[in-house]
Amino acid sequence: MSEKPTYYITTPIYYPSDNLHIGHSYCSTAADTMARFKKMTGYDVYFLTGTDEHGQKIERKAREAGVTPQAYVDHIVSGIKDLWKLMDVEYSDFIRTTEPRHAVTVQKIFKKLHDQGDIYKSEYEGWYCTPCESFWTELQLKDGCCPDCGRPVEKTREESYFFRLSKYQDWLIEYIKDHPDFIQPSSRTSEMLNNFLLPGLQDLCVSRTSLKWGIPVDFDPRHTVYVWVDALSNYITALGYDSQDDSLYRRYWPADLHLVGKEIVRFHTIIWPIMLHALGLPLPKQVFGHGWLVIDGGKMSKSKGNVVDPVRLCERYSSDAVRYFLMREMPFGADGEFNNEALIKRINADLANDLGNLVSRSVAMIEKYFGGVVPAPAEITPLDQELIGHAENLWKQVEEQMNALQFSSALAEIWKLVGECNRYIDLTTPWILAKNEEDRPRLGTVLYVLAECARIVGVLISPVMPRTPERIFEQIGVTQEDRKTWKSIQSFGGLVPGSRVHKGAALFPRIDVEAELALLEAEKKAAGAKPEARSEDEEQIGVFTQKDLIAFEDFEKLQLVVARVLACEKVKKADKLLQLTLKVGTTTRTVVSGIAKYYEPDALIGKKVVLLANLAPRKIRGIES
RNA sequence: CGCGGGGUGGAGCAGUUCGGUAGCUCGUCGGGCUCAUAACCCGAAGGUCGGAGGUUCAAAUCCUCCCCCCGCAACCA
Repeated sequence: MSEKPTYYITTPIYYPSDNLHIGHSYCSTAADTMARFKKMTGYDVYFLTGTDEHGQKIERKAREAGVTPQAYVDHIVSGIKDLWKLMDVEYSDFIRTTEPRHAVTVQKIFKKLHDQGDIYKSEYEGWYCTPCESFWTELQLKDGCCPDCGRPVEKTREESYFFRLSKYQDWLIEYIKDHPDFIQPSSRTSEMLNNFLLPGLQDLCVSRTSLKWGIPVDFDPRHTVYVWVDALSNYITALGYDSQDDSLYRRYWPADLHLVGKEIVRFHTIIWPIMLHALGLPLPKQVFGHGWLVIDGGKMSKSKGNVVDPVRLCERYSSDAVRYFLMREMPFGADGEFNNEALIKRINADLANDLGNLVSRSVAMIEKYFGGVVPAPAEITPLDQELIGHAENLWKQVEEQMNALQFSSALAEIWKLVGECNRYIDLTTPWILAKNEEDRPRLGTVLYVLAECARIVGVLISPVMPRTPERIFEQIGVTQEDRKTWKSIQSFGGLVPGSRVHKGAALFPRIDVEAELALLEAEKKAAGAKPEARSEDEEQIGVFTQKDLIAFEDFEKLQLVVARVLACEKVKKADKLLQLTLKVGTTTRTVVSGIAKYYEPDALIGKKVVLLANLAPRKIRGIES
């Protein structure tokens, strides 16, 4: 038999520090949709997803939860796998970076890069937070303190290994310029070039001695492999690269598509290509950075408390409906607004009213007028032919849009046919035809055309909606598997006359918008208001650790005075900072304080506060405090 | 001038590459139909395309300047 072309697609490996949200579902749904589409159109598809399980944040989360990091991630990962099952995300493999197959290969990769001189030992200078055992860069600090715990940090040097990104910078710039499709959408190309490549790459710190939860550098075990070398390698370690059995690697690499969120395009289009190139391996054909689901114009994030739980939505509306919404609502690549109202309206309009009702009315008429048996078509009129022509050519447009990852446009094309079918019913008025015996052949033709269109639509939507097509086929009486394939919709007439239809439950019951929104709102309030902010408070109180004792002489140096707040406002582009203008005796002072999460600026005006009056001034975000 | 994206009828978006009657979905209003999930079909109202200037016979589209929003520069898809 002839070899199928291969298609290797990946999602990012998600960071299991918490349960996933709808944004992750968005990415995985897109990857799964693409994988299904490629399978249907004749490709040998390999679809990889997984989790990136190392690092400080997980180490810390586990410590707070009182479990080992491994136990912590095991728990989250099991939830993630449940989610993909719920959403019909059918991956070929799920790689976890804590698995030996990954770790061993990462060590080999690290060693190889080291042996050939692309990784070298040097010193990393940064700010160290002792309680958190974390290094931070100057930029990462918040108000000059640890961004995690808010405590002061000290400048420290640490021995580290560095990866020579700089050596390959010119090569990469050339490569990107020669391969305009490598980074998609293309706007991201200029972002990468302008922000990182053209200004010059810095060598990347790829090991830490302060990090324990990670893959040890085997030839220097004090060091742990740091983040990206570990994480990015998953795309080849999962295929068995440089292992005893590298048949998958040989079969599927280079990847056809790395699907990633726009915030990590940088790592996939700079560090990863350089790693591969240094290893002498071919580069993935394309990295596509999709946009985000935004809520009320802003980013979805835990700290804003506006994350959306995909499990709840799938339970309530079915995973097919959620998948449809995600793929239909916004053009892939751009950001799109997510809210419950849009979701429900989309389900009602497209799925319940247009598609569901079309199938329902078509099947109902076949039952009513033909005793549930699909009639054979008779003479085809120009009106029929127009619809038929549209239906049997639709796969071409859909393929084109799908291959360009324009899921939204592909679905819009399919729904044009759905709309045309509904219009066709109005134009042919089968309920009138049914009244005259001599119109019976005509009625049969109309209903056959409708049922056949429903079959075609069922096949076309199956990459996006894995479950609905089967329900449509059941209703219109498609039993043969070869009438459910992509090939079967490239000519009209696959539906076999004489098949029995089965009127079933509504494909997508119509949702009462008002009642549903009220319910979701109520649920959100009940579960919701749980503010990450408060739990952080508790955390900080809980993890209070006493600093070194100070001498009474030192205490005497502190000049504490009472001051009144004259004015107070948020500092721009800082989410923790408030700028206060204080009246101290007869003078005024400006103070910047990291308390924005706990106090509203307006609420502080007029209040009396204690001021440490002789703390040396320093500039914070350009404001002298 | 750090970089990128965006600002189009009430809402969400397309259109901008290669200037030429401003389009889609939802919502609103009116009508039709009764096969269907109070669904479906037809029609209408509603936009000086963020602002100013420029190029042009012609600008949402090209150029200049400005304003506003979002994101990135930190392990959030």
